[in-house]
Amino acid sequence: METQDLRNAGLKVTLPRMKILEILEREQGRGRHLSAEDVYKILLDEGEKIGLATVYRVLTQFEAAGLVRRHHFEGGNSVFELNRGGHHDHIVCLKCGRIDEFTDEEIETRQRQIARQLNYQLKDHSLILYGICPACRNSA
Amino acid sequence: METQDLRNAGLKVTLPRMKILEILEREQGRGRHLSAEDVYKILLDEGEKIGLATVYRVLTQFEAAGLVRRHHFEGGNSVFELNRGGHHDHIVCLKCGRIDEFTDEEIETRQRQIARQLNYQLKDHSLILYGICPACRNSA
DNA sequence: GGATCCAATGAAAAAGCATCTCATTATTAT
DNA sequence: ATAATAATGAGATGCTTTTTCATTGGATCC
Repeated sequence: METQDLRNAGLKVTLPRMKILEILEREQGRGRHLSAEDVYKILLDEGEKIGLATVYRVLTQFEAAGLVRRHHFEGGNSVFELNRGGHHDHIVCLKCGRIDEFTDEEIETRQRQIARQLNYQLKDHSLILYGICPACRNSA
Repeated sequence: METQDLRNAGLKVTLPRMKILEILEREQGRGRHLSAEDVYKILLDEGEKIGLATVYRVLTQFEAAGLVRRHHFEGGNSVFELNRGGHHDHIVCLKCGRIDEFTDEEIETRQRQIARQLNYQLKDHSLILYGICPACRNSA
């Protein structure tokens, strides 16, 4: 029932927004994090005539509305993932781009301690591990 | 003795490269992490006629040679810092852009454990904390 | 020191990502 | 349905970074 999500965010329910939500949900299955360009290409493949500007606009609005989170992984463009509430960090495969998620309470706790020690008021953080995923290790 | 650093990297010792190294060293004092644009402006201020393209080129070469590390902090451009060997992570002030450094062995250890659990071969990581620095907290 | 060779540079063009403009279209409330 | 207003599409624009190519300048050999 994602139309309600849109209404709650104060956004009109339009075809582009529905489609984009749909795609994010569908591709979310496996650690697929999509760039605006990725979403745009999928839309084209599906025969939707939705402009790239709209994709960027919609994703930015979704981010502002908290429906989506934006990440800046090494090198590439911004990628987006549906915000399903739970916080998590990412581990990215340098070969194939696969992304897995994890959380670690010990690290979270240490981060808070470090911020306190440095007298910062902690607002957010970004932790990304880079490596070679199981599949790529085996096919090397 | 930075001319040797350049030679070791297989780079000719030229005025632009010397100047840029000099600036990075000088500004490194306080957690100043410079963008290519920043370096370029400082060069202009000092009357050097060095093109922006050269600054980008040189910084990229320095990165490849391991003299410099590139970071992508939230929102802004790439920033560079001299690689003085020791690994460290960053905490960035969301108000003034100040950057402090820290290391935490406990976090490093956990990262390795997490990668192992997920069966990734860990290659690198990026940990950035975002918050409000002491000075900005007081002047709020 | 001077000539030669090749890398390095500057300036401008190009590429890439993301945003903005504005006329047109579609959605929502009436 | 109609009116009011937000959303869209297409292209232009902005900004950071990279590339091109002719020129300049460092390094090496004599």
